[in-house]
Amino acid sequence: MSATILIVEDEPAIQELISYNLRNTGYVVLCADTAEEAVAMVNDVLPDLVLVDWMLPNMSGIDFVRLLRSGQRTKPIPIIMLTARVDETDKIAGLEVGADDYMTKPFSPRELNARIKAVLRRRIPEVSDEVVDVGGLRLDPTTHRVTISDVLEAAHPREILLGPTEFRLLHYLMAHTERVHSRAQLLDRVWGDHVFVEDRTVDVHIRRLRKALEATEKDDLIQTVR
Amino acid sequence: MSATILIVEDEPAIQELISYNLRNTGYVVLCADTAEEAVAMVNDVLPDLVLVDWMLPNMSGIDFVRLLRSGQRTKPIPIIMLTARVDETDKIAGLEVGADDYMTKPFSPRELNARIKAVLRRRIPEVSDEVVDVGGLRLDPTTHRVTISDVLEAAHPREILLGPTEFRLLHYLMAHTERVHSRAQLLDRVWGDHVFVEDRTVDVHIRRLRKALEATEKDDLIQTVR
DNA sequence: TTGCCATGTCATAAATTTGTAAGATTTTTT
DNA sequence: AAAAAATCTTACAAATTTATGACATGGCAA
Repeated sequence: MSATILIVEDEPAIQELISYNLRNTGYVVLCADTAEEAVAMVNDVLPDLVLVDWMLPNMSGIDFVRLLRSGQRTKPIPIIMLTARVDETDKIAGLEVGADDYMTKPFSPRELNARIKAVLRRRIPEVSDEVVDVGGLRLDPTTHRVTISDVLEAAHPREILLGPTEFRLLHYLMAHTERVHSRAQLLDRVWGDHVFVEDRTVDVHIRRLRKALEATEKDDLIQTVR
Repeated sequence: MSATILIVEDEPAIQELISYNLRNTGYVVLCADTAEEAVAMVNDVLPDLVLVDWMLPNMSGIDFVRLLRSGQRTKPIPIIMLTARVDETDKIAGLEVGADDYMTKPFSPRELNARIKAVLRRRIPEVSDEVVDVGGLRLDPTTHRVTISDVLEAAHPREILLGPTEFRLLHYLMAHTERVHSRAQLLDRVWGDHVFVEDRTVDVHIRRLRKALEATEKDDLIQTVR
């Protein structure tokens, strides 16, 4: 749960203040005095959020933001800009290059926390909400429901209850039909990249999924390929 | 529920005319003379709807719309564009960048009101003042009351007492039934933007809401989806 | 100021989900 | 046909998530 936050700020006092505060809140904090240094750090470890001062020696904060936004890998990182200025045009420029939020100094730690939390919160959801329908089985991400969509059943769409993981698994499989997925692939795509679980765990979840679908006679939609 | 509407219009006469009218109708109105100013305001308070003039000094209305649409936070805000032109291509351009509706000057206050209402109803049902009725539970935003609307109970409509937050929460849920809302989503939509509260706080309020509804046996209308 | 109400937070209880191990079964190889 | 390899099942304890009650704080009115 502890997100990594990169602070790019040349004034040591402010840097210290912010980092102390964030560490206290439970974040992992990285600090850079210059944009150049920050670039190097980002190259190494991808932070979950970046706080950038507007005014920096050499490369300005805004250039740094532009750089982050142009990179495939760094594009989605949420950014909050910090500035002493209260100039309106700056504010706009900041948001225009792609900062997610903007704070003028001085600010309270409390407010900073609030904005960080809000920004992190909003960044996460990026799932498609489209209904998937395969062979009479329908999955709706919005209502989070799985039902039978056969004509005969249409009047009384039976609902199939699944646990969170089974739901994600089914969603993934339904979004990628007609192909074989290795256990490793499924772990990567459904469980997430850096998880440490046994391969065999996939079997069990597939089993649970099939079991849930048994009642609907749709369990043959999932097949094993050796 | 009195929605907040932001007017971005450089001609003082028109701005005045519109704002007078909307205030009269019961909306909370914010005004900006330029897109730049508007950006600053949006950054501060998230309006429920934005009226933008096409022709603005410096940043054009269309750029402003594009900016709003590109921001995670401002993306869902409904937008109505105002213009003196009647050019079809403009209309298309306006809708293309993401405006929800489009009005050519001069327009009658009556028509403006109608469109605003329509757009609000379509995009954010919970801010329109319409009575919501779900599964025998009725919520009236104007009288700020929640009652049972079952036939049997009709004679003695029992009233359910709720705190302000519970009321807003229930209103939101009733306006968006049949879908799952994450804690983060609820915080954004019910508590408002830029608030700093724990995710878990939502749990507590849901609990209070359910408790209040228990007496009416309608508490099963709110379900948990893991 | 005092008292009350609404709210947010925390600690703890309750409920659900998930990963694993171990044995049963099926498929493939030898 | 037997052995080997892979998959399926089931049971269960650990881990995670949600529900609940209690408490502290802050605003507001009496």
